[in-house]
Amino acid sequence: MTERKPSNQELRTRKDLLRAAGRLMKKGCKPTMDEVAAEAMVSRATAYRHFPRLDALLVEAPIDAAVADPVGLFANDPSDDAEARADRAEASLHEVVYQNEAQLRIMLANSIGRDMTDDTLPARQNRRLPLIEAALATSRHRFREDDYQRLCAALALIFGPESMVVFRDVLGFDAETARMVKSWAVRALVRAALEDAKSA
Amino acid sequence: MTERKPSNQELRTRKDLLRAAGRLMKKGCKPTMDEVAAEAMVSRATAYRHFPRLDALLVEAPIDAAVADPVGLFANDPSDDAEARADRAEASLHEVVYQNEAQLRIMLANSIGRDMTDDTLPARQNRRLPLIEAALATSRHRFREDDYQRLCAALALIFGPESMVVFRDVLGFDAETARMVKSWAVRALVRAALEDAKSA
DNA sequence: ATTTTAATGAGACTTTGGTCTCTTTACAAT
DNA sequence: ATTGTAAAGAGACCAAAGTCTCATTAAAAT
Repeated sequence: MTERKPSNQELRTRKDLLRAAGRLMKKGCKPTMDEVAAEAMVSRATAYRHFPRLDALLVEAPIDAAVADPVGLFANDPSDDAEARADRAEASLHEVVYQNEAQLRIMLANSIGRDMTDDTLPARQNRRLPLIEAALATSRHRFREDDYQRLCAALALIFGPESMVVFRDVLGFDAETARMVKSWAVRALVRAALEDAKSA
Repeated sequence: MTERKPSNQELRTRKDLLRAAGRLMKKGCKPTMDEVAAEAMVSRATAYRHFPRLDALLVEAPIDAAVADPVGLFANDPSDDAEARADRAEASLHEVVYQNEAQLRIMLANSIGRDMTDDTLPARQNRRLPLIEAALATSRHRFREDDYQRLCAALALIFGPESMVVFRDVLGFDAETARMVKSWAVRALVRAALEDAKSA
């Protein structure tokens, strides 16, 4: 237990660095540690003290567009139409992803390319599973537990920024076309999982 | 038309560089240009002459595991069970992807993170669509054209190395679990597309 | 108010990606 | 065999990532 409560000052500069990085990444190109430090009005050495690698900074940099809040999105929606809710969740994440394409690409590239034998880097944060689970919450009782887990995993392939990369770089689709395909796929998968439950 | 036939010498050193890069990447970590040049027994300057950026070299580096050949895989299989064929195609690509995980991660990171306003880098090559189309070839007549295109796009989300990244980095799944989820999802999507055709 | 401690600032230093120039070698045509 | 041309080699050079040390400032404790 070597836990130590970080001082206010530490938290403040840490936050400043993250916000600075986010601001610079919105402009579309990978910022330099010097640039981030300058933008945060902080010495370069200090930046490295808080984030030993530039990657760590970029991965944690906040998406300042309001990220879809799983709780908020379905707060006043007691519906149990799993298909519609999952689709709506995807639509909401879709917006965030395509609004922050440049920033997310940088994040993705840095987290994918990390040396796999190196566990000093922070794991990727996972915003999509809470969202998926919130969407399926009102109808979870209709799934077998295994089917539910499998469905969540399959939906995770569709929900994140990785699908944007496939659509844009591999297929050459624009955001709207991508959204249509995803909408269809999400509904098809939810329906299939429900079918599985019935026929079991 | 400033096309110029490259000399034998050029082709030889180019090939040597690519093979050297592939050899080094199999060891799992991104090689430096010096290392590649040394491995290819070539001067660093020469390496840069053939590949102006290290990225370009790594992206083009060959996956020496036999890449799933769409034609070969279904050469002696006249079956028109779209579900089974799509699943089998995915299984085959799954093997290649997980066998070459390290190398593919480097490739992916480099192609994702490229500056989008920069078109000097080679576009991503697309191995998955031919594979998907070969799988669906014998049953293509059962789909409406729009449904077919949509299905191919949806399957492309599941087939490539991007899904490996989601499974490993986001969900923490191993290769076998990933394969099971993908198998289910692929079959569910194909089935859904066929249903759409029937109810139209 | 003074002392102690932890965070910051400043800057030297190393490695790697990438560019550039100049020289040397290999190839091909005659 | 000689000569013109294009590729390869050698090395200087710059920018950015990352590490280190030491001085300076701000916060906290007494």
